Amino acid sequence: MTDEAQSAGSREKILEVAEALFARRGFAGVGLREVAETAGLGKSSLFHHFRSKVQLYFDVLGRALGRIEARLLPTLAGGGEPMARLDRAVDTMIDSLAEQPATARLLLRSIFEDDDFAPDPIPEAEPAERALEAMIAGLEALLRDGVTCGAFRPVSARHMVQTLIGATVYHFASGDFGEQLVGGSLFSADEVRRRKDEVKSLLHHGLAATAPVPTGG
Amino acid sequence: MTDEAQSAGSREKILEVAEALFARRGFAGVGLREVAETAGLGKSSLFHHFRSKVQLYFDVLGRALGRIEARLLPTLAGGGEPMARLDRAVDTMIDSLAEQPATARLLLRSIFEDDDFAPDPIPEAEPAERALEAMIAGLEALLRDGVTCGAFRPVSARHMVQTLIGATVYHFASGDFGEQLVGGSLFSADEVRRRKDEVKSLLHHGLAATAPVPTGG
DNA sequence: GTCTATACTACGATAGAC
DNA sequence: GTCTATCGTAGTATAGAC
Repeated sequence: MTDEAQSAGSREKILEVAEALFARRGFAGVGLREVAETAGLGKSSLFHHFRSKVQLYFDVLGRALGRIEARLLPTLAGGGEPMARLDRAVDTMIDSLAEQPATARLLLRSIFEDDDFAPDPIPEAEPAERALEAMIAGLEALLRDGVTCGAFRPVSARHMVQTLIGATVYHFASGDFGEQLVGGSLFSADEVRRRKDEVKSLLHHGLAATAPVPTGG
Repeated sequence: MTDEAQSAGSREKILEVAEALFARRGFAGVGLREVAETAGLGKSSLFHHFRSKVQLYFDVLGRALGRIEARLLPTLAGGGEPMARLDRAVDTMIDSLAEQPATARLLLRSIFEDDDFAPDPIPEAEPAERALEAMIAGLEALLRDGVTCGAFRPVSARHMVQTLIGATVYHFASGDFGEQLVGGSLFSADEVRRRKDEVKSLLHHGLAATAPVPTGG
């Protein structure tokens, strides 16, 4: 094994460990000492792989977002009726979040912590931001298309995106609270399937244009 | 003004300042020095009012949850058809979150950070936890009642609670990201009304038992 | 590429003067 | 009730040996 391969191995290990820790305790709550030692290195060795803590954080975040983007964009690009495409998008989002339990919390935290770094634009954050924007734009376009072609009710695409994020990312980020609420692991195969069904059936009934409904508010 | 009144004034000021800071940067991201100086005191003076940082945090959290609980529980206790009661509950939740912009983020962060303190049970957290549990139990009961009496589709009450939290708390906690997405302040009167309408109409169409819908998954 | 040693700063918390 | 001073620890980051 060459030095190069060793370096890549260390880098990957650090990213793995840091992702779990940043997800669990947030940017400010994690020390580089803990990251390094959990990865099996001394504290100073981190700076050989990452210029700073901020760089490490956004590399972790960009990697996680990239994993989801690589699955969601092709799904969104596929054809079919709007509701079928939305079903596939929900399945893909939930699969992506459920397969790696740290991801949802990392993502949701990043939404809160981004404007904490606010002072400067932070160039390190750009890959992560572009991945996020691409996914949001794709979802918004799907919803907008569904509305304009008459498949969906005339909802606000942007508000529906927020609702979708809440129904997927928040749910899998809710940790102990969520597990106490649903009464078991959020990440078991049964519960993941259950979540998909609940979200999709809410959308089928709540978003489809065919529904009559008496209304009352 | 007596010493006692001065003390109460300082205590309130500290709680206010700390709520804004904990909401913006989380427990680990806030230093007591910054809290104290923003409140107009020296760092050490905080410890006269709060035994520790943990105590301050949970006092802040319990106060915020208590504010919402005091409005939501009476709303939930009111009579009427399940869908009308749910409408009122959504209005109350959104009003409570929208009137004080720090609240939603503080609450959502607390869901993540609670299992960060995990090692010990933390007695300071109990008032906050009881308020949260009371609200969740009330919402869950309302949804369960609606299902059993046939007003709602046979959804999982627990999953629907998660979806409701995502649609309300997450939305108003989404900060810069959410504002970029909806294209303006989340807290303007227009946007708050818009959010209420979008959430309630999704529930009217998606939760009501009357809906037919062809289904497809 | 990893290590030890170190610089500098900030942290939470306490002691004791006023 | 607020202050200054201080303790002990841990934070990010750098320098330089190996």
